[in-house]
Amino acid sequence: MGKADQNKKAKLEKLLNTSFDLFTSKGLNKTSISDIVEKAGVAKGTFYLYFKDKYDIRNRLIAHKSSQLFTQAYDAVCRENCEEFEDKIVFIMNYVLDALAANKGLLSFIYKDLSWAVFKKALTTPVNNSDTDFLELYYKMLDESGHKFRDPEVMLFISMELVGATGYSSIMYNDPISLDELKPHLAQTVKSIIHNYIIS
Amino acid sequence: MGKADQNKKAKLEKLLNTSFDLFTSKGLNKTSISDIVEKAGVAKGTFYLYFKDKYDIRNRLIAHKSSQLFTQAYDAVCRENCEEFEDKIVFIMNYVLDALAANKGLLSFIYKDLSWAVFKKALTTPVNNSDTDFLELYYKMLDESGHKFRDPEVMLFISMELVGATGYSSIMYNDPISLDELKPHLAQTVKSIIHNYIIS
Amino acid sequence: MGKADQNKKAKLEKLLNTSFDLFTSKGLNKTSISDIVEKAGVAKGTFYLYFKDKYDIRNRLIAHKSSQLFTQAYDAVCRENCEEFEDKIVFIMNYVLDALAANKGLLSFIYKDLSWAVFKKALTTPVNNSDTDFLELYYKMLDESGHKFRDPEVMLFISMELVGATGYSSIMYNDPISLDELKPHLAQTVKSIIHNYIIS
Amino acid sequence: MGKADQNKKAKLEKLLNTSFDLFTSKGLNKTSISDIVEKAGVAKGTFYLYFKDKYDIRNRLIAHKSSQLFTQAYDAVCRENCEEFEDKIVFIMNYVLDALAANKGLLSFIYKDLSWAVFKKALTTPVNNSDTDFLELYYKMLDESGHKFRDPEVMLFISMELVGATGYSSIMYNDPISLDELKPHLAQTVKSIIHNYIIS
DNA sequence: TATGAATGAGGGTTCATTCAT
DNA sequence: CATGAATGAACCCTCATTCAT
Repeated sequence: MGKADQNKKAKLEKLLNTSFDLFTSKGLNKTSISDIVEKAGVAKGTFYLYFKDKYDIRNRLIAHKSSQLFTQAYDAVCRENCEEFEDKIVFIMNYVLDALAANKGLLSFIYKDLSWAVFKKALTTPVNNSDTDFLELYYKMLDESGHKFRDPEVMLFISMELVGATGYSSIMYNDPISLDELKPHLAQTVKSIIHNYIIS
Repeated sequence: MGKADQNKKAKLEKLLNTSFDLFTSKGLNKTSISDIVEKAGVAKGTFYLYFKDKYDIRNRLIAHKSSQLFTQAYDAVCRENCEEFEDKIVFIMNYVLDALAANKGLLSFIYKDLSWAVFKKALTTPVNNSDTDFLELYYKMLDESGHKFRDPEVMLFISMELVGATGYSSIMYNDPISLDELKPHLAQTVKSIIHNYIIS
Repeated sequence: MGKADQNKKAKLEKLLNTSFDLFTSKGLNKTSISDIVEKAGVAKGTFYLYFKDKYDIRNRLIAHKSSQLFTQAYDAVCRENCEEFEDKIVFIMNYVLDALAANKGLLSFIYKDLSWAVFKKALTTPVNNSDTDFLELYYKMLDESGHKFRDPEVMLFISMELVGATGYSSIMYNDPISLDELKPHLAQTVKSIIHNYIIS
Repeated sequence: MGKADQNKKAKLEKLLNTSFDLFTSKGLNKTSISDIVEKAGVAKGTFYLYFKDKYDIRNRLIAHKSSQLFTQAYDAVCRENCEEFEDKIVFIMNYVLDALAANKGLLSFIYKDLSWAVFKKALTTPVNNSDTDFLELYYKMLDESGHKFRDPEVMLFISMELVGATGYSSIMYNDPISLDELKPHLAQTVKSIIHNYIIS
């Protein structure tokens, strides 16, 4: 890789990191491209060499960051050595919720305008080489569970949306209950959902 | 009520109706105050006599429109004469989902930036005199169910967020499944949730 | 007329005059809206209250200025008391050419991107009340000439384009001959054209 | 010619052709250097090895294309074997008008910002070796006509500007008359002009 | 109350030109 | 010779908000 290519990659990284910082601290709407390039220390035109607009860079970041988060959660659950499938899912859920609670900026950034479509795309089409496909890991866990499931993807969809929506409210507004209060409720609900989908 | 007061009320109504039309058709971000006043046929300054800014008028509308929607759903469930509590809840859920599916503009308007906090406020502090307090109706249904429930408000919260989040994805993007496919999944899941909260 | 209306009219006038000055001195392309508003002493937004864009203000100016020029030429020819129709036309032609030679900025402003369509519109649909319809004056001169003409509008078209195009080259570049050298050539040519259209 | 030289020449040709395509289709102002180099498949910097800027390449193209057009017209008139000088001129005029009508992009490209100065330079200083000097051909036709003319260059100037200006309006806007309607008017007018310059 | 002209900061975007490779 | 990433000034335009009438 030549000097130019290195420089190019550095600029791209800088823009991505700076954008992420600003999006998670100020929010997407209040972050202007001027803000980004100023903080990144590049010229305005440079931004447009790498991204179509603000929403382009956002989508790339959402994909990357969600993938990263879920992969971390999966890695953690592997180290935990939970036996049961439902315990694994609850563990991952709690892991993700704790991570988002620790980084509210990330939460509001990932959550806003986020549809299952985008989310799934993020989790299945990793941006970086280092990113892994979370859906594959999910199917692996299903396989290892010893159970058969009907509509496993719908089960995941319902669980994720449930956790996402309630977690958002608890973390951001502590309303109607705090995250710590919410967790047992969610654990129970998610387990119920899973049971509904087991083919006995 | 004098002529001046009537005129004043008429202007307010016009602004609210016009805003709602524009928010649900063009979206909040793409609707400017200029758009609103032009379509409403009032002067720009007049807007500021009634509202602080765009977000002020939006909040009032969300409160009013959600309250209206849930009250309609409740009225419908009363006419249906469902016996079981859980059937009533499922009916209301389906009613609301159908109404939102029929008016995607309303859905995206109500849903965006909508937290449980705003939602609850909307449902419990009616704007108009005609609006009723949905939470009261909920407690009434609980009473009539013949069961005892623990944490009934959390139960409502979890159910609503679940239905809202998954419904949004299905209605707006048909992804991962259509609304009609989603409904039975939701019915079953909501029933499971309710069972979890019954004190036997 | 209230104070506000006076102010409004003054702003419009200032913008028109300033734009004309800049267009004729720097040219259309090199004049930015920023230049205009800065020199006019109004805010940028104000420009957009009165004009759609740069080309809107240009079209209004072209119409007004050409109308003005031709009306002046006509007034002058009346004071001259030429007898013959063709002498009147040659007089008007020379008058206009001299005016444009004295104001090259005006020439390049009026001439560039100017089609007969725009020109005719300018001459027949006066912007100001004070402006008169040159085409009417032309027909009046035809009437008074004592001759009958075939296709009088084509005759005007051909003559005008001829004078405009050759005059532009002579005035702006002195090439291939100076304006003073050009005039007798044009006089003779225009008279030939007129003779071609007289129905004997 | 070495391989390097061939490559160099190929790049130059590609840039000229691409520019011409873009200028005649999108117009000069809307064509950026980025557009040109992208479509030509060369690097941005390469453009500046061959041309000073957009206007440099435009001028070279105008010269080349006008020369080409007039030479073609002359070749055609030779094949026609018209006898009279004025018939030859009218033929050339019609030939050029038809060619421009068939390629409006070329017309607006050649016509805009085109002065007699540029035009004459184009016709007398051929860019390519293949290009011929149209003014020479003109004098040859004068010689062969059997007449003597005063100010033959002014005669050409006046005729060309007349045909150019009226033709532009007819071809581009069909206003005030179509090209086909215009042609007989121009033929008669041009013949009158020629007669004015014959020394009897 | 009601008006709507005026504001001007700030937004996104383009593009000719340079220069290290 | 050729590249193309980087520049950054300059552009047009929007819009929430104010305030004299």
